[in-house]
Amino acid sequence: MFRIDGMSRTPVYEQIIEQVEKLVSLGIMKAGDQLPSVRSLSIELSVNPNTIQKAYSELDSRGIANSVPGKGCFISESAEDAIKNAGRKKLAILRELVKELALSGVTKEEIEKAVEDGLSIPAEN
Amino acid sequence: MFRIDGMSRTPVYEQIIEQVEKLVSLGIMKAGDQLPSVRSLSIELSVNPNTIQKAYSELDSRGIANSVPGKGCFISESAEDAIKNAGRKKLAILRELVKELALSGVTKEEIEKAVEDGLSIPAEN
DNA sequence: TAACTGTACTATGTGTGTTAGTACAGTTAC
DNA sequence: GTAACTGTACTAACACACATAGTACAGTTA
Repeated sequence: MFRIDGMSRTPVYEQIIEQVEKLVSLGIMKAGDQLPSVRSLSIELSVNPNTIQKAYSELDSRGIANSVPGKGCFISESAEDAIKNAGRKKLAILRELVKELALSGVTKEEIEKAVEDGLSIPAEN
Repeated sequence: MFRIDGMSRTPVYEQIIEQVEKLVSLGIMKAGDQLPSVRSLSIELSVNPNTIQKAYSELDSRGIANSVPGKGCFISESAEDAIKNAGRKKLAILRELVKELALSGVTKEEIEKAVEDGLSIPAEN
């Protein structure tokens, strides 16, 4: 269900967060669905339980999942909204990136082409 | 000439690199222009000389500047091309970001609006 | 020669990410 | 009630990157 890239500079706990968000965005996981337990996922990914816990507690504070002691960690009702709102905040990053590329000499056409590609090609990972 | 944001999570040496690139992109600095010496800039920015050296050696390896022992650090002839080519490689990042935003539920219109803003509004910093 | 330039090196401190191990409390099924 | 699960909390240790501190050496220039 999850896959970790040990060579990536992205922290393991963030990779897990991103993958949970992606699963929710794709509709593969929905509100109420239970995530793997801290211990089982740590074994499956050959990662320390603390790292999984960090990911889950972060998902909790972002309103994407709810951790219930004794029961498990579940996708929250507000998950989709939380992810969408987080996405809106990233629009500022997008704006800055476009500005930076334009400044560096990349043409408007090249930029618009990349955006078009991103909008049309469905995510594969 | 340079300004460092100590609160930023971006490493100081990277902030310097970015600002040199921006100065070149804006045409404020051109091939052959000399950058401040490692020592003088370290004093001006209240930063360790090693940090400046790291920035300069990185600019060197990126083909944006040439460090000449005993003389100084100068903007290279290939600076503009190097920056533009680096920008082109970032188009892939742009594509992935757009893909991620679209997946998270941000509408096509919101994305295109942000891109338009980035293309129209000139950089201010 | 003096004063500048970049470069190289070791040592140290700090923050973050991760691992390791232990312990405690709530939930569920037998 | 007990066993086996769940999340949570804590300390200790390690690795790595960023940055500082200080020293030293070699090339350039006036």
